[in-house]
Amino acid sequence: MGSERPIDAGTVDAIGLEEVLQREASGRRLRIKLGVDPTRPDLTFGHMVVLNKLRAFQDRGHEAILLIGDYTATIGDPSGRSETRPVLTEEEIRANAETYLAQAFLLLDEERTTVRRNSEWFGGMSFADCLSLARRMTVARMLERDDFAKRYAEGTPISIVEFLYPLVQGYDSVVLEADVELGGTDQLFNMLVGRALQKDRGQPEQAVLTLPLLVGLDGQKKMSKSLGNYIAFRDPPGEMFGKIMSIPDAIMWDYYRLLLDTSEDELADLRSGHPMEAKKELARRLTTHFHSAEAAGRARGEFEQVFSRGENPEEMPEVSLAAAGLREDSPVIDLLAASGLFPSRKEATRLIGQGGIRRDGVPVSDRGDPIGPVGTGLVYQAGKRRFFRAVP
RNA sequence: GGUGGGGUAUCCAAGCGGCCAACGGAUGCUGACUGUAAAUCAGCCGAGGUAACUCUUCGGGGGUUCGAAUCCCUCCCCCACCA
Repeated sequence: MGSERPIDAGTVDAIGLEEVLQREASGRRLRIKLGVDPTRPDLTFGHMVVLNKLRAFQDRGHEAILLIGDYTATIGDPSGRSETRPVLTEEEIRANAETYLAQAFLLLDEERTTVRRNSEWFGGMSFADCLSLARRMTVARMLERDDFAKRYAEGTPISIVEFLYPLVQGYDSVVLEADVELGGTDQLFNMLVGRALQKDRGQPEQAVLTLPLLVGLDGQKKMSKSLGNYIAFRDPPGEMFGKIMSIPDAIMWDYYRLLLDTSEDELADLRSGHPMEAKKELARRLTTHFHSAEAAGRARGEFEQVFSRGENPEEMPEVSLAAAGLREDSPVIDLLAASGLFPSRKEATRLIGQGGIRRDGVPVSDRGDPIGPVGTGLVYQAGKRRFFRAVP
């Protein structure tokens, strides 16, 4: 699928692509670079946009190079504003890198993917090497970057290390002799630095392709792990399906386009129906992609059962009275606390006061009420989505 | 090196001796409406306690005071500007 489409389909910027296509025409197998920083254990739908494009290049017979920024992860990506970032240990980075790969191969052809880590070349680099690299860049040039310019103008701190980051990323391209680098639109500047460094070394310059940033669950900001508004490849089917259903209608068409390469014709068709149906279809397709058709079907069934019909889910955690040292006439608040679903007893008490706790579908009116006859299982519900079953 | 401005709850941001668990906003949560969408309305949003009330919190430590986030001392950290 998609191999008929032009290779720059869906890109925002496609710089230097012409020359690279000439290289392709001359029979060269292109080296396509995509870098990811293993700062968290999960790949998200945001990564899916660029991974899809990398896959498209693979399908054209080119070499996909997945660059794990295990060295860069210790520096910090400036593209995320001035956030203080946690310092990761080597073990964490290594572990993250491992899961990244497993997840990336859900979308890529593992056979035709080359995995590299930039600690290979930066690990042994001397300070002198670093300085000679830094010599290639000027402050003025660095300030051309939008977010740097903005932060400089408003007096927000910019670390020198952040200035180094684009150079580091650019140097990766030099080492890899990349023909093409892929990234989100926020990576444009960094990737252009790669071109500059390659030119400096007398290398053919890489083409730079940027892809739109996927908007996250909040419908406002880009999907990112640090903002917590993401859907992970590894989210279980039910959760993945549910998260997709919770995105604002307005952004679902972008999800179709960016994640599933859906044609405008088909989108028009989907738009003519009920938005909720279109979103369920989106959720079904994506869940199928990362899990299976069966899992997606079950997720959809459960979703409709719980949210459309207001029934109880098939599976929910159980809380044993005996294990918690409670009896059927113990105050319900103790059971809620024992469930571990609430941050504090106060929070659970508040929810009761707001009518947010239901026992067998009926709101609990007082925290002191008895738990009730447990029998084979008494279902408690908090809000719309938190359930547990009280058992003896 | 000099001058000035800062460090407050998840984030932003007021407060500048008692009325401060700390204005306001954002996020979040709950309820109503609904399509777990958006928009809107209402409430909640440190912890423990049925409650009265208590405990912990305003960069760290020490002090003044009946009483401090607010005053003093000291230490740590951040930022801008001028060199």
